[in-house]
Amino acid sequence: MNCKLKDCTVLKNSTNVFLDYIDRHKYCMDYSPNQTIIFEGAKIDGVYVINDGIAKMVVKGHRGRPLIIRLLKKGEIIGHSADNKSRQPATITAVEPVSVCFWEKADFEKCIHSSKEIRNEVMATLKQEVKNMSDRSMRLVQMSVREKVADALLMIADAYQIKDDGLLHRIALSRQEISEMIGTSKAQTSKILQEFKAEGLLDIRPKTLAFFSFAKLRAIAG
Amino acid sequence: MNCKLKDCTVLKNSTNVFLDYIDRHKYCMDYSPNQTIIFEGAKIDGVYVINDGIAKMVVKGHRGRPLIIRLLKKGEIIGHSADNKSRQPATITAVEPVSVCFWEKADFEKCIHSSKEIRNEVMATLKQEVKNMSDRSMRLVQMSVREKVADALLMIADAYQIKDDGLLHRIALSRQEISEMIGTSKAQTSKILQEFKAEGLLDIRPKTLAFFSFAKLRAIAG
DNA sequence: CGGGTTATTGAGGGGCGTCAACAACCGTGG
DNA sequence: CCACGGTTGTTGACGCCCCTCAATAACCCG
Repeated sequence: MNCKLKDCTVLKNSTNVFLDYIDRHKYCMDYSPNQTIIFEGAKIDGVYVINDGIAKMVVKGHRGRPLIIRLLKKGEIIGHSADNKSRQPATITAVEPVSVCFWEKADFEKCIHSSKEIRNEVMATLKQEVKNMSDRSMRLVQMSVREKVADALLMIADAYQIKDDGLLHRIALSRQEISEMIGTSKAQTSKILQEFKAEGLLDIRPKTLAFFSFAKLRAIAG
Repeated sequence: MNCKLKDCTVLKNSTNVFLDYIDRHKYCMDYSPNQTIIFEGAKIDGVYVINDGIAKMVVKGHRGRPLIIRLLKKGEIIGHSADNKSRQPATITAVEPVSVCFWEKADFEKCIHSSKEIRNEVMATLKQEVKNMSDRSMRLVQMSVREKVADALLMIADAYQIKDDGLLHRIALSRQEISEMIGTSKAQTSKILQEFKAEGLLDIRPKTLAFFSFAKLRAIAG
């Protein structure tokens, strides 16, 4: 597997010296849909960067129900943690076939400590992710299910890099999983998706999705 | 106003040298209920620590509706930010009479940079807060309104340091504000509070609150 | 005591959770 | 190529939860 290091979000501003060092110490791995890359509660052994594909970040939510808090796409970093004591806060599972780059903890920390540039980049990324996540979940608290489905669809479009040009895309993400992004049932999600289809916002069939108007979806999501 | 520095969460592990330094550079201020301490979007001018009282942290949520994301009690730090560019992410307003300690940005940063101890403490506090907030808001996504009211009550009990011993406490927090903690209407909140009262979980009247069983409330909140 | 704010309560209706039956789709093996 | 069971998606029925509105009641302040 050929990792495109420069595509990794955290490394896009790094100098070649560090890219070279990192390059020599990485491992690459592939995961099929439904395979789990990281288990919630596991010891943190290193850092993963998604090289290609889509993964979901799942936590145990209210009364143990699964809750998908993010979709991860190419370039996103996972498995990091500023302190050494904590454990993986979420399960990461492939949705579409995923290839990742992996660095052992020791190597990654060597980079962190040797380059202020990388350290700042990583910290900024962390903070941005946390802010995005809490902004989103805050907003969800006040939204109707219909609004939340629209919101989830925009997240999906972003993760899959789908434009609102009506082009059909294959996605393995199920109704059940969309429901787990917004805390509702798959039946409810299905009904609302059909509404959106009837309103001409999108085309959706099993494993296939196309968008016609992000503007209207955004208006619904608020 | 006499600030009890050692009560501040972020400083509880600091050495006396820094406590002294900080002590000489602080200002103290008082706020009445409904007075705003920090405005969302304002420039970050320094750091505040709640010395006494209760404040609410409010953001503009979905379609501009107010959303109370946290209650702040004695010892909590606000107004900080790791980078200098960002602005206040939330409005802080007193609910009960509040007294705060304030340090100008320059002084606070001097401390941050001179003491690894304080820096780590501040970073750890930040991370913990962020984790608590996102955990909570994640859980809210999957909860019914009844469950969310129970959850909010437990937060209120924590902020006001109320035990479930049936003792009455005066609280200025309104039904409207409780509703804004969980994204519902004040009418709905009122009805559910009356349910809880009928079930013997608590006693609630305008501006007065007592708890009888956290265990049962926690069972409802999940 | 009076006027403004806050809390309670009811009625009505729509959103949405739940269940269940059915349909469509999948990969596998005959 | 078809058969077939398992998974996933769709749809309807039903009922409860909860949103909204509005009227009334309780409370607070000066």
